[in-house]
Amino acid sequence: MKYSIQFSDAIHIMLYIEIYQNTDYLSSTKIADSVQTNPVNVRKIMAQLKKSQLIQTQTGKANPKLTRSISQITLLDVYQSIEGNTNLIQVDPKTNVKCVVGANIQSVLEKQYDKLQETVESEMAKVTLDTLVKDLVIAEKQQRLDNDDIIQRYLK
Amino acid sequence: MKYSIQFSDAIHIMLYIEIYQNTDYLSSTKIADSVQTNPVNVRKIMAQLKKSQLIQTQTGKANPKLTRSISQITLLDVYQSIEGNTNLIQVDPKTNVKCVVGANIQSVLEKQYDKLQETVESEMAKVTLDTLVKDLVIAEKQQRLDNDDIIQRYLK
DNA sequence: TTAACCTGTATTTTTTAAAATTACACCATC
DNA sequence: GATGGTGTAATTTTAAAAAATACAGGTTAA
Repeated sequence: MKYSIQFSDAIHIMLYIEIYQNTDYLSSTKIADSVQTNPVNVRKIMAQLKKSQLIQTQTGKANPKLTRSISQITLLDVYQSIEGNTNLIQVDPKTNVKCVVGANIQSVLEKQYDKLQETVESEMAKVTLDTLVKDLVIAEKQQRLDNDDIIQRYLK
Repeated sequence: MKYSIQFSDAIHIMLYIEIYQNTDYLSSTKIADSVQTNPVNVRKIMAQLKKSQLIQTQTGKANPKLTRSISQITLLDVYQSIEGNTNLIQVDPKTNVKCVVGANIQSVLEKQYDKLQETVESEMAKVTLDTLVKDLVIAEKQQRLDNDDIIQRYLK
């Protein structure tokens, strides 16, 4: 089985929309080029972000917008938009109910995984996207690429 | 997301070895029947648990043993045995370095995911396998199957 | 001492969820 | 009305996990 990196891609898209606001680099094709995926996948992730009211879009117009400021959006908002209430750790759903272990392990583990999920989600709730943007421009500055305008915009 | 069923199966196997100790139900075939997987997979997981010194095994003998008591083994021990230091949440490794976002998002997210991993691992370290065994026999008791001996052994 | 049963591990095949592709109705802008 | 875009359904491709196959060699008991 392949594992999903949609969560990471969704964060990528959110930051991209913030940083490239008011430019003509906001089509799903341009975004897909940054994420290195295909435009349909970008639109699918954005459809999900829209449903969760994290972004606004308009059919036919390449101009998505965040619905609130990056200081008001957390990693948890994005996680729940993409993953719903799916836990990071999953039980094995097909254990043998004829065995005392197989019959009960699922509920036992589910309970533990729910608890672990709570702790990780409460940490996610503490991280806002403006922190990520700031970290991103600091990383960019250290590499000295040609984005002084963006660096200056967020580095204060 | 990393759908790690192996982690759940590894915990299953650990609890199984504890509960069925001193019986002749400890071959990889019997364990596989409880987990509902194949014996080779069980032996592969057990090879990993052995490498981490969580269990002892002997070639040719169907008699695996835990190396320490279940009160001395945590979920983190099992997690690290199976997953090493792989984070639960993964970055997208193929973002476009020609874009300011694509170039820096990986390191920015990696840092956040490392932090989330730390919090979830510190929670895992608090959960010992004896808690799981106890939860398991409580669940079994509520369902009233035919395992009074096992229930009595751990329910005190 | 040999037959039955087991482990450990390498290799190959199958499975399956994710991602990519294809397709297309319809919107926006020039 | 041509060009370029969104939204979404349907199909195909993909790659990682799991299963299956194979086999060398350990263990036990008749």
